[in-house]
Amino acid sequence: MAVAVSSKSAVAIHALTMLARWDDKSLTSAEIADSLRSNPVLVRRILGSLRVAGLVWSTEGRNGGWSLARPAGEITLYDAYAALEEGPLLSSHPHPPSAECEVGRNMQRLLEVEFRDAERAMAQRLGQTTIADLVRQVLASERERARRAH
Amino acid sequence: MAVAVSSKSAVAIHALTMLARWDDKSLTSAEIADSLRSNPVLVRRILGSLRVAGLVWSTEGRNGGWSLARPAGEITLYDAYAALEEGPLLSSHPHPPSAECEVGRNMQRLLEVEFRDAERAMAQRLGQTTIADLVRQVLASERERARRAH
DNA sequence: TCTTACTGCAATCACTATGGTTACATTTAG
DNA sequence: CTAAATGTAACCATAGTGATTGCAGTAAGA
Repeated sequence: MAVAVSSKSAVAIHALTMLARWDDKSLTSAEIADSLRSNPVLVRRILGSLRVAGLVWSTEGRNGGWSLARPAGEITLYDAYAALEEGPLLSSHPHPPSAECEVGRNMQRLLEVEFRDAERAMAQRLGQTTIADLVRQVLASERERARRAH
Repeated sequence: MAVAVSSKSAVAIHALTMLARWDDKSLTSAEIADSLRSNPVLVRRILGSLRVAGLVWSTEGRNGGWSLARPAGEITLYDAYAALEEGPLLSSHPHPPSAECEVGRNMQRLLEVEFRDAERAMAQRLGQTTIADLVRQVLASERERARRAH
């Protein structure tokens, strides 16, 4: 399986990190798609959701593009995740189980609590890292890379 | 979307809870499927994975069926989850990003760390609840139910 | 020994989400 | 007016999921 949740969040975080890295200018969906080795439409779809969530804004027309709507230090990975992945991560039963069964008629409710708490733990961890943290790490890696290349 | 990860874990936890609730006898895949409103083959597939993980065992032939391989208090929800959902829950990029881009060539590695930690937080929460806990909650609900029905 | 009731497993099907792509309308700078 | 960008809708191939059928193997019990 391993299909897990889509890679949308990864794409979004990648894009946000690019916007933060070069926050003196706006980036086009083509430029971001280029770094992702994907295509501009997909990027626009995902950035569109981020815009709805208030994380980025865009300008149309020539010289248009995308920019962060808040400081990178105030955007966490959870913000990106929450803007894209709506449903519960761990899914419960496909159908409601049988109400005839002593276990069946209680299980769904119990699982919802357990799964909700588990997702909350994950969300909390994602909320601890900001886009600014990632930019710092990228820049540090690049400095190290430059040093090694001397 | 909300497709999230499959409901396999939910089915497995449901089945394990049934096996623990009636641990004086073995249950057939048909009985479990009945409670799930699903079908026996699906149950056997999932319980088969749990057997590989050492959580349950089965006997073939007439009067065959399934039983827990360890005490219910020593099986956590994480055990069930880990036996079924192999890949990472949060997936990274579909393709590797461009190595030409300063952000692209670092992002994948950074995201793996973040996502791994986030999943670890979730796993840790799932590991705090055992099947025995769920059975206790089911029995408590049933007692309450009986009281209200008087 | 023969029947019955199980597991084990392969194969198939309908459905859905994803990621990728084309196409085109709209907007804006120059 | 043209070029360069966003905003969308539509479509496609692929893959995973859950459901189902079919059948071989196994073991208990008449």
